[in-house]
Amino acid sequence: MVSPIQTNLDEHTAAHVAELFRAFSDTSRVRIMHALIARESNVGALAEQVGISESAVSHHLRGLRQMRLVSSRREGKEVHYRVDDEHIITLFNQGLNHVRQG
Amino acid sequence: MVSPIQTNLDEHTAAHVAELFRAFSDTSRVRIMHALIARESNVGALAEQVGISESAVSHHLRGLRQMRLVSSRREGKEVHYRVDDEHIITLFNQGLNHVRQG
DNA sequence: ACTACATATGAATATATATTCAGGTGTTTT
DNA sequence: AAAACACCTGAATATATATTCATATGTAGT
Repeated sequence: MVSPIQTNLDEHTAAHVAELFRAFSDTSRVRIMHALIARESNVGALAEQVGISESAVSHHLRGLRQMRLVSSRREGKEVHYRVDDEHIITLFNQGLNHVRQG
Repeated sequence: MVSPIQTNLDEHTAAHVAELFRAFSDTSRVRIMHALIARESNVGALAEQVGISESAVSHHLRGLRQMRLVSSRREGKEVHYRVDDEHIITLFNQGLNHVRQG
């Protein structure tokens, strides 16, 4: 399904791959991502669902936004976050499926 | 491509998903996984390729083995590691592709 | 302008993690 | 049985990270 021929992976690329996976390497972020894949949401709602402070959610979202894993749009006082990258959704769901299937 | 209906992700499942992605969240482990996906290898060879001590490689491999992301078989003095789970290979390569395509 | 609300930011802290070093275990050869 | 090789393990350390608290910024309504 993917490139068969492989050479040594350079440190720079490896670091970026690690960074990508690290985005999903925390329980709170996983729950945030899962919620956002289901539907667009704002900081307060996410904080309630995940069970951490709004500040903590905001910190996580900043990281996810900087990596372009989520996008945001302001609507009045609220800021709505969403996941619009299908590739990322697939990647995340594949991890989830792997866990669910044992 | 994956389950469309989604409810709140429970903390336990989220923790396991995070744990899975955390396995690929370190530069050295990414390089180890990449090498092992290309071909079966042993600790010494991996240490040389990745540029860390054999001890460090061994520590990483223990974690990966415990998560059943790699399997090992002894052959004389050497222990050969490999990645035999196609699902995991696909997951890893999808992360790599995402990075390579920017 | 003031208040209330939603989110963001920075500092502080506590916990996790990657690595190395020193020494230990298992295997082969002599 | 001793030496050499490959790997593993535990402790120590240094760095990264998640979270909270306090405070700041932005927005809407009065």
